[in-house]
Amino acid sequence: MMQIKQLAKVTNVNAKTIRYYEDVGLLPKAKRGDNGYRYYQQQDVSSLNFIRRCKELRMPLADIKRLVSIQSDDNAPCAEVDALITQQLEKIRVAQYELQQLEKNLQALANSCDNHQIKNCEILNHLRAN
Amino acid sequence: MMQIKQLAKVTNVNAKTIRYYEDVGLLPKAKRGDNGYRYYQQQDVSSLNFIRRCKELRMPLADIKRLVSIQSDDNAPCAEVDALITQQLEKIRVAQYELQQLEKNLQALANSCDNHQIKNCEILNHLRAN
DNA sequence: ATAAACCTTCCAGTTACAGGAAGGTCAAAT
DNA sequence: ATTTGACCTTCCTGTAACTGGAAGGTTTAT
Repeated sequence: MMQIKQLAKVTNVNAKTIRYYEDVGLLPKAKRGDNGYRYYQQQDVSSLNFIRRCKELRMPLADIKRLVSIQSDDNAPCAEVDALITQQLEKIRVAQYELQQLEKNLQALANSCDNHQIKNCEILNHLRAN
Repeated sequence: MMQIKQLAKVTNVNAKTIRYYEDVGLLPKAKRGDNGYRYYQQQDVSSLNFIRRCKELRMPLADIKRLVSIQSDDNAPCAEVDALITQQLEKIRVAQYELQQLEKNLQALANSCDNHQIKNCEILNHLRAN
């Protein structure tokens, strides 16, 4: 039995964030003491770790929510899990490609700067180009 | 002289977004007709194109605002422009590195799926791992 | 008795817009 | 002359995923 701050500490998730996850239904309603305080157990540590791991994969909360709920049905086919991961991978790859192009452009811009006055600034000139 | 929708069309920036840019001071207050309508000229097309180009480099609006205001002083040193671009480049590189790691992890996860039942799902197992 | 360190709920702010409501204006067709 | 459609205006709300703060209750220690 621990309070929210303790759970926050062991999971490395902010207490505010834990309450937020409860609000949006990503975590089940916490058990409350007579004083109204939330109390947690080992199970909640696992739940939060699961969420944290998904977050590290940059999954949107909506997707994590799906994963959480899918887990409650032992016999559900794992196809949707697979799909969510694959979609995430696809998103990441698209983002990677975009960043590559971006890096090229920025690199070129950065190199064009010769540190003179604004009126001759090549960076600004490039940005202004028609 | 054009109305907002026309400006939106030629710059490929949503009319809502143009009003928003004016609200936050990224664009100067537009001239108004007697009816209260905003009217724009060629200069505004250039301004919006400048902003659009910065956006393509994923610069935050705050940084773009700096670039816009720096341009009003012809004799300002171009060091800050240089700095903003360099910082942006640095951010992009960090993001790239993160995405690389992410892709590895997701790829490994995706490969671990063998499409059986949830209770044996390797993906979920990995995500649950302590 | 009181202070420190918790806890609670509720509200606002963040970023960069997009959507929609309610209402005014203008040009063209009827 | 009026009505229709396409504009325009402002204001409010919602998005994602929190974070910070206010106002107030509880517990523990001194």
